[in-house]
Amino acid sequence: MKRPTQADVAQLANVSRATVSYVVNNLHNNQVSDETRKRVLQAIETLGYQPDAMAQSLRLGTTNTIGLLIPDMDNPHYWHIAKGVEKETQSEDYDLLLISASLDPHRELHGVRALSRRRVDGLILILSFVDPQGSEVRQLLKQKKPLVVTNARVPEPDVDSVVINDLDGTLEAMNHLIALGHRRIGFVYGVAHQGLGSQRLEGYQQALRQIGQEADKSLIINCGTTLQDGYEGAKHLLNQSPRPTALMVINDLLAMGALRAAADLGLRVPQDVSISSFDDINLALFTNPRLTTVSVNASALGQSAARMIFNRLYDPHLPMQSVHIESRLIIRDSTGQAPVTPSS
Amino acid sequence: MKRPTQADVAQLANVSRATVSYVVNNLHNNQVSDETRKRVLQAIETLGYQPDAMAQSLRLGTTNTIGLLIPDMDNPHYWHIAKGVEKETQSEDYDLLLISASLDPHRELHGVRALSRRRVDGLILILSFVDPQGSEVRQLLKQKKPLVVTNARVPEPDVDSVVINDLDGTLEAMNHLIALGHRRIGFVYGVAHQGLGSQRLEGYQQALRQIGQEADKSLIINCGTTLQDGYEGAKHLLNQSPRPTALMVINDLLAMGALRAAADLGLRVPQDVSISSFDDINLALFTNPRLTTVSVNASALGQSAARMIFNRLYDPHLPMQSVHIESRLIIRDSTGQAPVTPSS
DNA sequence: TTGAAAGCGTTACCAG
DNA sequence: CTGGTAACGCTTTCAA
Repeated sequence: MKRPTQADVAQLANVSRATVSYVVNNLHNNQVSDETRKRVLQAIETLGYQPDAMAQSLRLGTTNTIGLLIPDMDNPHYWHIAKGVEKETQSEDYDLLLISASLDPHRELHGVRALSRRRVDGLILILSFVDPQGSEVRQLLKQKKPLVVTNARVPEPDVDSVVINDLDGTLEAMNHLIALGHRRIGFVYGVAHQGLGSQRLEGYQQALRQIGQEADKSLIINCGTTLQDGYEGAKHLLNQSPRPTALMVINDLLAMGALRAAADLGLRVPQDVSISSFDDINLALFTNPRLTTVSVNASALGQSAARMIFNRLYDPHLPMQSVHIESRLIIRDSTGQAPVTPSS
Repeated sequence: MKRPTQADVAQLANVSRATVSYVVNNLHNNQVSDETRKRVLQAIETLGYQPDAMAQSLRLGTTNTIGLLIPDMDNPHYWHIAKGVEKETQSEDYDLLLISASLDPHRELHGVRALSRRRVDGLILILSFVDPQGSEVRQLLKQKKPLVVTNARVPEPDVDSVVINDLDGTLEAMNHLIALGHRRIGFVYGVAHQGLGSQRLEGYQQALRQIGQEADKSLIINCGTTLQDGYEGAKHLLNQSPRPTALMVINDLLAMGALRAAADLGLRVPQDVSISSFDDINLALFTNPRLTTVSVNASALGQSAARMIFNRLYDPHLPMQSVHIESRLIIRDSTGQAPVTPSS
């Protein structure tokens, strides 16, 4: 059974296709008599007619869709961002086309391309690999489509962006640990590729330098991005001797793995080892112990990004913007005084 | 700067629009000479031409998009399902249009409608409120679009569906608890609306009946679906006296809240109270203690659903199917012997 | 108050 | 091998 078109409705109601369009869209400049309107509505009802969004898009040049490219679907952090985006799109009655790069450079590029082919009305790119200065992204800009990028290495001058100020939060967290007496601090650096989250690493090293430490390579473990990776990375670090008394973990997800690793090694958190991380996903408040973490408010990030899209949609001449999302340390129960007798 | 169309390319390359189409789509029944092909490719390159997906969709009647309606974006369970769907769509080179019902009946209905207007090539509906027998869904069926529903109250006869066999898993979990000596078992029933997850509740009650217990209303707490709800629900139950010695929690997310609640009440899990739940989200393996849970493999669920969509897409005459996802108990560390001296 | 028709950017059929 | 052209289903201007 073919789906009914405007023409079918028109025929059944004995009017022209145009008239159907008028009643469907409640055109007020073009009044339709109550009588015909009723007939048309009736026909629509019996046929179960729904306007075809594709045809509308083609005609109007608009899709009512926002495209969102995220690096990975396995990390709650990105879910939170997506959630924020969705919240905003929902309230504007836009739909969400979600593409995950699956932490793969090829797929990421593919995603950018797919999104641009699809004529989404705006897109939000959370980039890990693709260069925002590269030709792919430039293409998009030329089309004058609202575009927001993030995770960009630098705030780009000629594209809207939302940048996370990781550095301050990281320094705050490190100073917190240092103030608690920690001197041997490990870093679980689980990222999809080198350079990502570099600000967090940078903050870690910078804080150490301030207390006269040179970054000790062996205290930085470079691992993957899954829970299991976090678990193993932390375990590796905690098995060193002398054992680090504190761990900075690149994100909460991995930190949950780290928590588990500590437990499995019979180490109490925070008595034996302190753990601090990033993101403040909502789970961080419910772990055992609750996580001390640098709060990034991913959902707000997503929402801001979406907000920027709509703002530009409604007023294309807006100057380029760069929204900064501040991070701040949330001290909970996973960090405490450094143990007085550092385990040899 | 307007985006270039086929016509622009044709003009620049001095060929007809048709020819451009031929080289773009690599038509082999209609050979293009190497010379012209090169010219066209060149033009495409300099113009940065990309076929317009909307126009293609209109023409081909196909969108290369699978629509997915999930109940909520705050629950990792649905992310896992989405992840499974995405995995499959990705390998088929389809995109994913994601709509969240936000646990709201209106939005859910709205979502179903949006998806159907959008001419997605197939859709997966995880329904909480909308009746799969209702007119909305029937409409969709008439259009002969591949459609998979789940969370349906009953396996529907004339629509593809994937149903989770919750009952067996629940009974398994309950029997596990009973075998450990638990007799006073609470149930944290955090659902968006009554009737949802009823199989889990049913299994709980059935198992109790088998040991001659009538369901004690006060042991069933009806709460919301957030972590916080799980936390509070569990706390409420654990504050009763006599205190339940075990808790069944409707899903892992809420169980993480419950774990936290137990910790905050100074109760050790599993020594003082056992906690068991459902879903087996990947975090369940990393909580402290690790969760005993009825594994549902949400990702597989999503993948199966997507698989069914594609199967039907490729062969529309396939008989209606209903894939059953089995559940089974995974025993970890959050359940143990009932305390010998039940706290009065 | 209603209708005819142009056009959005494609693809695919049929001629040349 | 290449080009003309008719759809696809809709909105919107212009006329009646």
